[in-house]
Amino acid sequence: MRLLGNDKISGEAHPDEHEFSESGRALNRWFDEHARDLPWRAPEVTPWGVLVSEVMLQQTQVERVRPVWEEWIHRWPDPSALAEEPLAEALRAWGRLGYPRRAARLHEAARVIVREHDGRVPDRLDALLALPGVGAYTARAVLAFAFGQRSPVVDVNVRRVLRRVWHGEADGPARAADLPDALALLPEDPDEASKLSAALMELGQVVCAPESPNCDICPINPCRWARAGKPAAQAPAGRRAPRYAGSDRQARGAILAALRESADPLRKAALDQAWLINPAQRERAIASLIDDGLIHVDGEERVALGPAEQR
DNA sequence: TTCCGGGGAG
DNA sequence: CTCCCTGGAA
Repeated sequence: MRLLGNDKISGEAHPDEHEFSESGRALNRWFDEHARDLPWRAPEVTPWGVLVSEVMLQQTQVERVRPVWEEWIHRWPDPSALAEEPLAEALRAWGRLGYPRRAARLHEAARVIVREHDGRVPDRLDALLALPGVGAYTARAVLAFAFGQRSPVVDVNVRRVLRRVWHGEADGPARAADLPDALALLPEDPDEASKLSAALMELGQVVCAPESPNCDICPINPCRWARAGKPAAQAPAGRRAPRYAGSDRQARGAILAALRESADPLRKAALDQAWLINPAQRERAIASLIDDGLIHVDGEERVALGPAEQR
């Protein structure tokens, strides 16, 4: 049952197919019992609901996404509903999720879906990848979680699980082989395969954490990584992440927040109060927000949410 | 490679 | 304080 701990495969570069199906089944059984009750996993959720959840979850924790997703889906239950809305409304509803360009891309994606796909989220990889804001991860996640396809889904969590459980090594930078590795791991049956994709993510989030993983409750313990002594990942050499406090990003966030909370466009003098720390930085932030199409200056020299031309 | 938010855990 | 989180695009 715990074939990843089986001695007969130790030393091989890759586990054989038999081991795969066994550990995969164990993982799916674990998922059946322990999967978190997330709203976008409910059976009645549409592919649109899944797409919205995946975009919101990019670099954003589950518990922060949950309430915003609920509001979006209630308000815009299908792509055409969002497509008919001005971007400003989508930005307001985005709230403090962060990376507001995601809201703009999702809004544009809704319009592309209406225009080119008859209002339905496409179920083909190339068509999904062509949507704004949809990359290699999100496209395959939609195929797996919205359409139940056998689709390799590799985010940072799955990558870590693959490195540890599959290769018996520490996590490391993304490799070209990650996607083929993930695909090889999936069983042929689409239902089991898509479930395993979700289970791998769940395991990485809840159990196989970057630091201090909870191996005691892991359904495939001991895995190769555990037997290898749980080697630690190398610290990403290079310089540390820039501070957020006082950054241009924080300035953008403050300006956008002021506009979200105002029913009407704001004069520049009013916006000054949104970021008093550094006027030059404030102007830089405003310019970059305009450049991103998230705000514009209207005919009365006031700053407003959304792009200059609405529809 | 770098930029892009924001919150929360440690 | 630092680090991490279901990435995407230029």
